[in-house]
Amino acid sequence: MSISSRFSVGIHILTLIEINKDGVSSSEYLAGSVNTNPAVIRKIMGMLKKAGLIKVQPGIAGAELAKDLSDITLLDVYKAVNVVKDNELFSIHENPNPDCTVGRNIQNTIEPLFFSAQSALEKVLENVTIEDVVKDVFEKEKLNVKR
Amino acid sequence: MSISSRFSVGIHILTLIEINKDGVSSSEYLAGSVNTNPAVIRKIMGMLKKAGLIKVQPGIAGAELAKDLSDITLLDVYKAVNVVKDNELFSIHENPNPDCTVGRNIQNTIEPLFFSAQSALEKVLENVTIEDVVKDVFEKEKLNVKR
DNA sequence: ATTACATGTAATCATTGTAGTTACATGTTG
DNA sequence: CAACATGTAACTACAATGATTACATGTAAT
Repeated sequence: MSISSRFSVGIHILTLIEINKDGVSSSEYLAGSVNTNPAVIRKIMGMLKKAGLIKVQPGIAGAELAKDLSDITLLDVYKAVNVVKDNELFSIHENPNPDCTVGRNIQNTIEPLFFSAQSALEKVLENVTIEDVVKDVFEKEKLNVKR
Repeated sequence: MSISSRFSVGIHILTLIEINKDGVSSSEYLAGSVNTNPAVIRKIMGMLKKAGLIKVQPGIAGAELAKDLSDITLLDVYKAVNVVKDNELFSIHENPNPDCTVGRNIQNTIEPLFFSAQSALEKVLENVTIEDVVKDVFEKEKLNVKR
Protein backbone atom coordinates (compact mmCIF):
# COMPACT_ATOMS: atom_id res chain seq x y z
CA MET A 1 0.00 0.00 0.00
CA SER A 2 1.10 3.49 -0.71
CA ILE A 3 -0.48 6.93 -0.85
CA SER A 4 -1.06 7.86 -4.48
CA SER A 5 1.57 9.91 -6.26
CA ARG A 6 -1.21 12.35 -7.13
CA PHE A 7 -0.16 14.04 -3.90
CA SER A 8 3.45 14.57 -4.92
CA VAL A 9 2.38 15.49 -8.44
CA GLY A 10 -0.03 18.06 -6.99
CA ILE A 11 2.79 19.66 -5.04
CA HIS A 12 4.95 19.60 -8.14
CA ILE A 13 2.28 21.33 -10.19
CA LEU A 14 1.66 24.11 -7.68
CA THR A 15 5.37 24.70 -7.23
CA LEU A 16 5.99 24.90 -10.94
CA ILE A 17 3.03 27.23 -11.54
CA GLU A 18 4.59 29.59 -9.05
CA ILE A 19 8.13 29.40 -10.39
CA ASN A 20 6.82 29.82 -13.92
CA LYS A 21 4.41 32.59 -12.98
CA ASP A 22 5.67 34.88 -15.74
CA GLY A 23 5.01 32.19 -18.33
CA VAL A 24 2.04 30.04 -19.27
CA SER A 25 1.57 26.81 -17.32
CA SER A 26 -0.48 24.68 -19.66
CA SER A 27 -1.23 21.06 -18.90
CA GLU A 28 1.24 20.07 -21.57
CA TYR A 29 3.97 22.22 -20.08
CA LEU A 30 3.35 20.86 -16.59
CA ALA A 31 3.22 17.32 -17.94
CA GLY A 32 6.63 17.89 -19.49
CA SER A 33 8.17 18.69 -16.13
CA VAL A 34 6.39 15.97 -14.20
CA ASN A 35 7.02 13.59 -17.07
CA THR A 36 3.59 12.15 -17.56
CA ASN A 37 0.55 12.48 -19.78
CA PRO A 38 -1.21 15.87 -20.05
CA ALA A 39 -4.58 14.23 -19.35
CA VAL A 40 -3.26 13.00 -16.03
CA ILE A 41 -2.21 16.54 -15.19
CA ARG A 42 -5.57 17.94 -16.25
CA LYS A 43 -7.34 15.51 -13.97
CA ILE A 44 -5.25 16.60 -11.01
CA MET A 45 -5.62 20.24 -12.03
CA GLY A 46 -9.35 19.71 -11.89
CA MET A 47 -9.08 18.54 -8.31
CA LEU A 48 -6.85 21.45 -7.33
CA LYS A 49 -9.30 23.81 -8.98
CA LYS A 50 -12.26 22.27 -7.19
CA ALA A 51 -10.43 22.78 -3.90
CA GLY A 52 -9.88 26.44 -4.73
CA LEU A 53 -6.12 26.20 -5.00
CA ILE A 54 -5.69 27.17 -8.63
CA LYS A 55 -7.54 29.08 -11.31
CA VAL A 56 -8.02 27.42 -14.69
CA GLN A 57 -10.53 28.08 -17.45
CA PRO A 58 -11.68 25.83 -20.26
CA GLY A 59 -10.21 27.00 -23.52
CA ILE A 60 -7.68 29.30 -21.92
CA ALA A 61 -4.14 28.03 -21.66
CA GLY A 62 -2.43 28.10 -18.31
CA ALA A 63 -3.14 27.83 -14.62
CA GLU A 64 -2.55 30.30 -11.82
CA LEU A 65 -2.49 29.95 -8.08
CA ALA A 66 -5.78 31.03 -6.55
CA LYS A 67 -4.28 31.84 -3.16
CA ASP A 68 -1.15 33.29 -1.77
CA LEU A 69 1.79 30.92 -1.76
CA SER A 70 2.01 30.98 1.99
CA ASP A 71 -1.68 30.17 2.34
CA ILE A 72 -1.49 26.82 0.62
CA THR A 73 -0.40 24.02 2.90
CA LEU A 74 0.55 20.51 1.95
CA LEU A 75 -2.53 19.40 3.85
CA ASP A 76 -4.66 21.45 1.47
CA VAL A 77 -3.08 19.63 -1.44
CA TYR A 78 -3.37 16.27 0.31
CA LYS A 79 -7.08 16.76 0.80
CA ALA A 80 -7.58 18.24 -2.64
CA VAL A 81 -6.23 15.28 -4.57
CA ASN A 82 -8.30 12.79 -2.65
CA VAL A 83 -5.57 10.33 -1.87
CA VAL A 84 -7.25 9.36 1.37
CA LYS A 85 -10.90 9.54 2.32
CA ASP A 86 -11.61 11.61 5.41
CA ASN A 87 -10.58 9.70 8.51
CA GLU A 88 -10.00 6.53 6.57
CA LEU A 89 -6.26 6.32 6.30
CA PHE A 90 -6.49 3.08 8.26
CA SER A 91 -9.13 0.55 7.41
CA ILE A 92 -10.81 -1.29 10.22
CA HIS A 93 -12.00 -4.83 9.69
CA GLU A 94 -15.77 -4.93 9.37
CA ASN A 95 -18.28 -7.02 11.30
CA PRO A 96 -16.27 -8.52 14.13
CA ASN A 97 -18.18 -11.05 16.19
CA PRO A 98 -20.50 -9.30 18.68
CA ASP A 99 -20.62 -12.42 20.86
CA CYS A 100 -16.99 -11.94 21.83
CA THR A 101 -15.72 -9.35 24.31
CA VAL A 102 -12.98 -8.32 21.93
CA GLY A 103 -15.11 -8.43 18.79
CA ARG A 104 -17.72 -6.32 20.52
CA ASN A 105 -15.37 -3.52 21.58
CA ILE A 106 -12.25 -3.55 19.46
CA GLN A 107 -13.54 -1.12 16.86
CA ASN A 108 -14.39 1.53 19.43
CA THR A 109 -11.01 1.05 21.01
CA ILE A 110 -8.97 1.18 17.84
CA GLU A 111 -10.75 3.99 16.04
CA PRO A 112 -9.57 6.86 18.26
CA LEU A 113 -6.03 5.51 18.15
CA PHE A 114 -6.00 5.44 14.38
CA PHE A 115 -7.57 8.84 14.32
CA SER A 116 -4.85 10.40 16.45
CA ALA A 117 -2.09 8.80 14.39
CA GLN A 118 -3.68 10.22 11.28
CA SER A 119 -3.99 13.63 12.90
CA ALA A 120 -0.33 13.65 13.79
CA LEU A 121 0.53 13.03 10.16
CA GLU A 122 -1.81 15.72 8.95
CA LYS A 123 -0.47 18.28 11.38
CA VAL A 124 2.98 17.93 9.90
CA LEU A 125 1.55 18.49 6.43
CA GLU A 126 -0.39 21.46 7.68
CA ASN A 127 2.79 23.16 8.84
CA VAL A 128 4.44 23.18 5.44
CA THR A 129 3.36 25.59 2.72
CA ILE A 130 4.03 25.72 -0.99
CA GLU A 131 6.13 28.77 -0.22
CA ASP A 132 8.40 26.57 1.89
CA VAL A 133 8.63 24.09 -0.95
CA VAL A 134 9.45 26.76 -3.52
CA LYS A 135 12.19 28.17 -1.29
CA ASP A 136 13.65 24.76 -0.71
CA VAL A 137 13.68 23.94 -4.41
CA PHE A 138 15.71 27.09 -5.00
CA GLU A 139 18.07 26.18 -2.16
CA LYS A 140 18.65 22.77 -3.61
CA GLU A 141 19.17 24.31 -7.03
CA LYS A 142 21.93 26.58 -5.71
CA LEU A 143 23.72 23.60 -4.24
CA ASN A 144 23.51 21.80 -7.57
CA VAL A 145 24.99 24.70 -9.46
CA LYS A 146 27.92 25.02 -7.06
CA ARG A 147 29.02 21.45 -7.67
CA MET B 1 -6.24 4.27 -0.76
CA SER B 2 -6.29 2.87 2.68
CA ILE B 3 -3.90 1.03 4.97
CA SER B 4 -4.76 -2.66 4.91
CA SER B 5 -7.05 -4.02 7.59
CA ARG B 6 -4.32 -6.57 8.33
CA PHE B 7 -3.16 -3.99 10.82
CA SER B 8 -6.42 -3.82 12.74
CA VAL B 9 -6.82 -7.58 12.47
CA GLY B 10 -3.32 -8.02 13.87
CA ILE B 11 -4.23 -5.90 16.88
CA HIS B 12 -7.45 -7.85 17.29
CA ILE B 13 -5.58 -11.14 17.26
CA LEU B 14 -3.01 -10.13 19.85
CA THR B 15 -5.66 -8.66 22.10
CA LEU B 16 -7.78 -11.76 21.93
CA ILE B 17 -4.86 -14.10 22.54
CA GLU B 18 -4.20 -12.20 25.75
CA ILE B 19 -7.79 -12.08 26.94
CA ASN B 20 -8.18 -15.77 26.12
CA LYS B 21 -4.83 -16.73 27.63
CA ASP B 22 -6.37 -19.49 29.74
CA GLY B 23 -7.92 -21.05 26.65
CA VAL B 24 -6.62 -22.16 23.28
CA SER B 25 -6.42 -19.52 20.57
CA SER B 26 -6.52 -21.52 17.37
CA SER B 27 -6.78 -19.86 13.98
CA GLU B 28 -10.36 -21.01 13.78
CA TYR B 29 -11.20 -19.51 17.16
CA LEU B 30 -9.56 -16.20 16.26
CA ALA B 31 -11.25 -16.21 12.86
CA GLY B 32 -14.58 -16.60 14.63
CA SER B 33 -14.05 -13.42 16.60
CA VAL B 34 -12.61 -11.40 13.73
CA ASN B 35 -15.24 -12.87 11.45
CA THR B 36 -13.11 -13.97 8.55
CA ASN B 37 -11.52 -17.08 7.10
CA PRO B 38 -9.05 -19.06 9.24
CA ALA B 39 -6.51 -19.05 6.41
CA VAL B 40 -6.48 -15.26 6.50
CA ILE B 41 -5.76 -15.40 10.21
CA ARG B 42 -3.02 -17.96 9.73
CA LYS B 43 -1.32 -15.75 7.20
CA ILE B 44 -1.33 -12.82 9.59
CA MET B 45 -0.29 -15.08 12.45
CA GLY B 46 2.68 -16.07 10.33
CA MET B 47 3.71 -12.43 10.03
CA LEU B 48 3.29 -11.81 13.74
CA LYS B 49 5.34 -14.92 14.44
CA LYS B 50 8.10 -13.85 12.07
CA ALA B 51 8.24 -10.51 13.88
CA GLY B 52 8.65 -12.31 17.21
CA LEU B 53 5.34 -11.16 18.64
CA ILE B 54 3.66 -14.52 19.07
CA LYS B 55 4.59 -18.16 19.46
CA VAL B 56 2.88 -20.70 17.23
CA GLN B 57 3.88 -24.21 16.22
CA PRO B 58 2.80 -26.29 13.26
CA GLY B 59 0.49 -29.03 14.40
CA ILE B 60 -0.09 -27.57 17.83
CA ALA B 61 -3.32 -25.68 18.32
CA GLY B 62 -3.18 -22.19 19.72
CA ALA B 63 -0.98 -19.12 19.80
CA GLU B 64 0.64 -17.30 22.70
CA LEU B 65 2.20 -13.89 23.04
CA ALA B 66 5.97 -14.07 22.76
CA LYS B 67 6.54 -10.86 24.72
CA ASP B 68 5.09 -9.05 27.63
CA LEU B 69 1.85 -7.22 26.87
CA SER B 70 3.42 -3.91 27.66
CA ASP B 71 6.35 -4.58 25.35
CA ILE B 72 4.28 -4.87 22.19
CA THR B 73 3.49 -1.52 20.62
CA LEU B 74 1.09 -0.85 17.79
CA LEU B 75 4.11 0.16 15.76
CA ASP B 76 5.48 -3.35 16.21
CA VAL B 77 2.24 -4.74 14.82
CA TYR B 78 2.16 -2.17 12.04
CA LYS B 79 5.61 -3.16 10.87
CA ALA B 80 4.96 -6.86 11.38
CA VAL B 81 1.99 -7.05 9.07
CA ASN B 82 3.73 -5.23 6.26
CA VAL B 83 0.99 -2.78 5.47
CA VAL B 84 3.51 -0.18 4.39
CA LYS B 85 7.02 -0.64 3.06
CA ASP B 86 9.69 1.13 5.07
CA ASN B 87 9.57 4.86 4.36
CA GLU B 88 7.17 4.42 1.51
CA LEU B 89 3.86 5.52 2.96
CA PHE B 90 3.86 8.25 0.34
CA SER B 91 4.79 7.49 -3.22
CA ILE B 92 6.81 10.03 -5.14
CA HIS B 93 6.33 10.38 -8.86
CA GLU B 94 9.25 8.84 -10.73
CA ASN B 95 11.47 10.43 -13.37
CA PRO B 96 10.58 14.11 -13.28
CA ASN B 97 12.21 16.14 -16.02
CA PRO B 98 15.86 16.94 -15.12
CA ASP B 99 15.86 19.86 -17.55
CA CYS B 100 13.46 21.78 -15.30
CA THR B 101 14.42 23.48 -12.05
CA VAL B 102 11.44 21.97 -10.30
CA GLY B 103 11.75 18.54 -11.88
CA ARG B 104 15.42 18.46 -10.95
CA ASN B 105 14.92 19.23 -7.26
CA ILE B 106 11.38 18.40 -6.22
CA GLN B 107 12.09 14.86 -5.10
CA ASN B 108 14.86 15.92 -2.75
CA THR B 109 12.62 18.63 -1.35
CA ILE B 110 9.56 16.47 -0.84
CA GLU B 111 11.17 13.33 0.51
CA PRO B 112 12.18 14.69 3.93
CA LEU B 113 8.74 16.25 4.34
CA PHE B 114 7.00 12.98 3.66
CA PHE B 115 9.43 11.24 5.92
CA SER B 116 8.68 13.47 8.86
CA ALA B 117 4.92 13.17 8.38
CA GLN B 118 5.32 9.42 8.39
CA SER B 119 7.47 9.56 11.51
CA ALA B 120 4.85 11.58 13.33
CA LEU B 121 2.29 8.91 12.58
CA GLU B 122 4.60 6.12 13.68
CA LYS B 123 5.45 7.83 16.93
CA VAL B 124 1.82 7.83 17.93
CA LEU B 125 1.61 4.12 17.21
CA GLU B 126 4.79 3.54 19.16
CA ASN B 127 3.26 5.05 22.26
CA VAL B 128 0.37 2.63 22.47
CA THR B 129 0.83 -0.94 23.64
CA ILE B 130 -1.35 -4.01 23.43
CA GLU B 131 -1.71 -3.65 27.19
CA ASP B 132 -3.39 -0.29 26.63
CA VAL B 133 -5.69 -1.84 24.08
CA VAL B 134 -6.64 -4.72 26.35
CA LYS B 135 -7.40 -2.33 29.20
CA ASP B 136 -9.51 -0.15 26.97
CA VAL B 137 -11.48 -3.09 25.64
CA PHE B 138 -12.35 -4.00 29.23
CA GLU B 139 -13.32 -0.41 29.99
CA LYS B 140 -15.61 -0.30 26.99
CA GLU B 141 -17.06 -3.64 28.02
CA LYS B 142 -17.96 -2.32 31.47
CA LEU B 143 -19.80 0.59 29.94
CA ASN B 144 -21.73 -1.77 27.70
CA VAL B 145 -22.84 -3.93 30.57
CA LYS B 146 -24.06 -0.95 32.57
CA ARG B 147 -26.47 0.13 29.89
C1' DA C 1 0.87 -46.65 12.94
C1' DT C 2 -3.32 -44.69 12.09
C1' DT C 3 -6.67 -41.15 13.08
C1' DA C 4 -7.84 -36.56 14.08
C1' DC C 5 -6.81 -32.11 13.90
C1' DA C 6 -3.78 -27.74 13.56
C1' DT C 7 -0.56 -24.89 11.20
C1' DG C 8 1.83 -23.36 6.86
C1' DT C 9 1.30 -22.05 2.27
C1' DA C 10 0.19 -21.96 -2.62
C1' DA C 11 -3.24 -21.12 -6.21
C1' DT C 12 -7.25 -18.88 -7.63
C1' DC C 13 -10.83 -15.24 -7.85
C1' DA C 14 -13.50 -10.87 -7.52
C1' DT C 15 -12.89 -6.33 -6.41
C1' DT C 16 -10.68 -1.99 -6.19
C1' DG C 17 -7.36 1.78 -7.08
C1' DT C 18 -3.61 3.59 -9.87
C1' DA C 19 -1.48 5.58 -13.87
C1' DG C 20 -1.40 5.96 -18.52
C1' DT C 21 -3.47 6.49 -23.15
C1' DT C 22 -6.72 7.87 -26.68
C1' DA C 23 -10.51 10.35 -28.18
C1' DC C 24 -13.58 13.86 -28.26
C1' DA C 25 -16.85 17.46 -26.54
C1' DT C 26 -16.60 22.05 -24.91
C1' DG C 27 -14.75 26.58 -24.68
C1' DT C 28 -11.63 30.73 -26.23
C1' DT C 29 -9.21 33.64 -29.23
C1' DG C 30 -7.41 35.58 -33.47
C1' DC D 1 -13.68 29.08 -39.00
C1' DA D 2 -9.09 27.54 -37.61
C1' DA D 3 -6.04 26.57 -33.99
C1' DC D 4 -5.50 25.27 -29.63
C1' DA D 5 -6.60 24.46 -24.51
C1' DT D 6 -9.33 22.48 -20.90
C1' DG D 7 -12.70 18.95 -19.23
C1' DT D 8 -13.99 14.15 -19.31
C1' DA D 9 -15.15 9.61 -20.48
C1' DA D 10 -13.70 5.09 -21.92
C1' DC D 11 -10.33 1.71 -21.96
C1' DT D 12 -6.03 -0.66 -20.72
C1' DA D 13 -2.37 -2.90 -17.82
C1' DC D 14 -1.01 -3.59 -13.39
C1' DA D 15 -0.84 -4.29 -8.45
C1' DA D 16 -2.84 -5.06 -3.77
C1' DT D 17 -6.51 -6.77 -0.93
C1' DG D 18 -9.34 -10.18 1.22
C1' DA D 19 -11.64 -14.44 0.74
C1' DT D 20 -11.70 -19.19 -0.46
C1' DT D 21 -10.18 -23.87 -1.44
C1' DA D 22 -6.93 -27.35 -1.22
C1' DC D 23 -3.26 -29.72 0.44
C1' DA D 24 1.42 -30.60 2.48
C1' DT D 25 3.46 -30.73 6.92
C1' DG D 26 3.53 -31.44 11.78
C1' DT D 27 1.70 -33.16 16.54
C1' DA D 28 -0.51 -36.06 19.70
C1' DA D 29 -3.68 -39.53 21.39
C1' DT D 30 -5.47 -43.97 20.87
